[in-house]
Amino acid sequence: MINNLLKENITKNAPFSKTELEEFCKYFYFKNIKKTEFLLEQGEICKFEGFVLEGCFRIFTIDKKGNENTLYFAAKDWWLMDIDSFMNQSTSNLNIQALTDSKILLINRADKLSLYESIPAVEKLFRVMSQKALVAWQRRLIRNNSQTAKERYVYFINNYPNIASKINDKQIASYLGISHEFLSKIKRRN
Amino acid sequence: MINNLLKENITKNAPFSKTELEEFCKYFYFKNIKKTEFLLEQGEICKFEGFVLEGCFRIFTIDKKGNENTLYFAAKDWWLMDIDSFMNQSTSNLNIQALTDSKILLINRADKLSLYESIPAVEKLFRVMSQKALVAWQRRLIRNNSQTAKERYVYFINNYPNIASKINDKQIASYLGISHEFLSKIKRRN
DNA sequence: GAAAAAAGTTGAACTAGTTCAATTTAATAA
DNA sequence: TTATTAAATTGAACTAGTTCAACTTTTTTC
Repeated sequence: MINNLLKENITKNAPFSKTELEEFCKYFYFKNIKKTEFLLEQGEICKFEGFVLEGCFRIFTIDKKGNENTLYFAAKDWWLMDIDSFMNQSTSNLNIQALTDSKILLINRADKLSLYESIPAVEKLFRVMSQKALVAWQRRLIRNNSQTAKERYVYFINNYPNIASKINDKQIASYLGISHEFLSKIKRRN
Repeated sequence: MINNLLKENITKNAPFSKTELEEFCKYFYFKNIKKTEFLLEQGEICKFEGFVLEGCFRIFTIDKKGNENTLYFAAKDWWLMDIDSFMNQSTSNLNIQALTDSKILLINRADKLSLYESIPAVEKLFRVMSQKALVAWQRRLIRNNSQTAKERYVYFINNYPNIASKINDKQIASYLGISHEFLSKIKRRN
């Protein structure tokens, strides 16, 4: 089954009955995305949520000064969307771009919203996932403010080896919040 | 009624029936907290979630170098906890300290967890609140990485005037991720 | 209301990280 | 395979923000 990975991910986070799981999963549709292709671009409105089956995506913004700022990467078994644009139906400041040829399952906003109502376990699923994500953001803020660029780089490499191996240094630098030149210098002086 | 504020906050985020609301709210207990008192200290395990009725709290960590790092402030109508410690029942890295004499409603972890099961609207409430919080964290990361300290300071003052008025510059600096000396210099050169 | 403690200010020396520009290396496309 | 484009490296000059220390002002405590 193509969406076994999705089903495992779901049941890891919330208790779904077999029928609930089937009902929920049937709203997801498969999409192939080629390297460098965009799933969402700054200025659009996000009307989907995605679950990565294969490949890797980068979720980033480009600020007024033209600097790229990476919010996060989404590899296999990760969820992705612009939650700000999705919730408020405001124009997105984010770009979601495939860094490698990728396979993804998508669910439309309207479907997701109605599933919150029809399947209570869906509420629990996203409540739990959102709270886990909050923990991650909180930890990241602490790291950003208390560690040097070098320490953050080492942390990233050690904790996300499967992502780190798929992306280039410019992208890592934009995630760490430093220039790619400085990242190059950091790596030098080991 | 003492917890009108809580009830308004809840119904703003999720549809509760009158009886659900009463049932949920009766698990909250009131607590007075004096200025400088701690609701949680680094090393403890967080077993509660709180809702601020009056006053102001600071949620911060002290890193190895001894620097204070403020995650957020919680004033009237805000929720507060260490979600990391609460979820994982791990020892907390955070301190939650009252910055002024405060009044707060607390709910115990065990009660909250069982209410997720007994009242489905509670799932929705915290799903929605968590997602809104995620949006806020995402926006803050972008600001932190794309704006100067001065810009972040101005943003904070303009967007959280009721908090800014209750706290001192050392605390603002630790929220902005800069030294208090530098904040002082920023304010000077207007 | 005086004494003590904490917060805020200022300057000088410093450092982590940036910017720009030139060069090399690697990846992509025709 | 070669030509082209993008990524990575390096150095030099720079800047945003830190650190430390001394001093002033405000707040707290007894």
